[in-house]
Amino acid sequence: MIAATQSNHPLATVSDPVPAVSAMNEARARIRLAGLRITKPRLAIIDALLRRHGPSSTEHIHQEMGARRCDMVTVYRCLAAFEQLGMVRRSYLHNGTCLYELTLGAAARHYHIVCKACGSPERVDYLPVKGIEQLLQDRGYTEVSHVVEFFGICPKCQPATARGVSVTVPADLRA
Amino acid sequence: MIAATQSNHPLATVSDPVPAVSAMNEARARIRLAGLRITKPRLAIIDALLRRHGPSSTEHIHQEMGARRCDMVTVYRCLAAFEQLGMVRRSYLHNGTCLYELTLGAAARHYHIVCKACGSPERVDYLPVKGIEQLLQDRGYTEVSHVVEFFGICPKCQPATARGVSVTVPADLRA
DNA sequence: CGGTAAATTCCAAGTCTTGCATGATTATCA
DNA sequence: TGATAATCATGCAAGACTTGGAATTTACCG
Repeated sequence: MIAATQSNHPLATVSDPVPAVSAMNEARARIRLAGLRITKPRLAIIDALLRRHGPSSTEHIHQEMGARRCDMVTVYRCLAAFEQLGMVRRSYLHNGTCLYELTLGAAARHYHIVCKACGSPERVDYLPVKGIEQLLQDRGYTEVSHVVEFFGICPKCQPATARGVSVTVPADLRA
Repeated sequence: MIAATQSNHPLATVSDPVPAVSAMNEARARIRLAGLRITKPRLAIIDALLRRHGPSSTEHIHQEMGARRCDMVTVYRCLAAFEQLGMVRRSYLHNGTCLYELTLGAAARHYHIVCKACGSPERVDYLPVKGIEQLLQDRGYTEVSHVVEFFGICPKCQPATARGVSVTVPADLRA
């Protein structure tokens, strides 16, 4: 699929949930447990995600890999694999682009509101979806999952968009 | 954006909300009211959506336009415009592809559960999201909207996927 | 250390998005 | 009502992102 047109969006760095070392060990364990192999690109991708502490674009991950950089195709495939393992969760941007976020530790499910102007995500703690999933299982569905995304114009971007000014993003925040 | 890789998914035809004629008139009025122009491609797209009575893929819409067919680019642009007017709502499939659905008349907001195997959507009536949107507005966000999608394996597809059989879709249901 | 199978890479195709020039629609005016 | 001008919409071409396949490389097990 062509997942979405990509504009690069700056990302807000959010709070730190788990010490990086144990998180990395947990990641290795989960990969191994699933019968997958621990490879340099995979470790580098997890490392990049850990350093960001929040949703990252594929591009950002790729750049963040530095010397251990691998093919873009590998990034996509690894993230897809991680997602199936439940190690990574996707957020969808308003334009269809995706961001990826590690879900290690006992991190509770949370959602994001993404600014339609600058693309920065912010956490939304909110949970009343579990009941619906149960209801759907009662309907006969299995492997039930869901996607919830909120979109809006964040306070910072409001004067700008109101004046019709295009919001430009500092280059160092991109990807 | 590259919205998503596209696999074509069959679509369930759902119930009929509004008489087609008045719906078409309402659509024309809303386009005109927004200061946009009424063109042949736009009318053909709305017509295709009306005939489907449910979420449609861009491909399906394009094929359904028949003699009045226009460029695919136009379909994308028109749907994007309609979405901004609130005349059309997007559903996201599990693979990132989108389906578009008309929201005319007094049609209440509803959601979908999409089968990860065969792609057919089914309605989910469910509403407790309004409170969150209010909360986000109190946080300073404007133009708040949201996306909610549920995914799972529908009852019909379960024996098939359990046996590892790939689910093939009749050609006449495609696009 | 060698063998097996998975993972990565490169190449290619497919889909969606954006820029620019052309064509169509709407409003204005006679 | 009919013609003209302004502006929006469309079509085409180019560009970007994502996915699939085949061959090579790498990780893991004995």
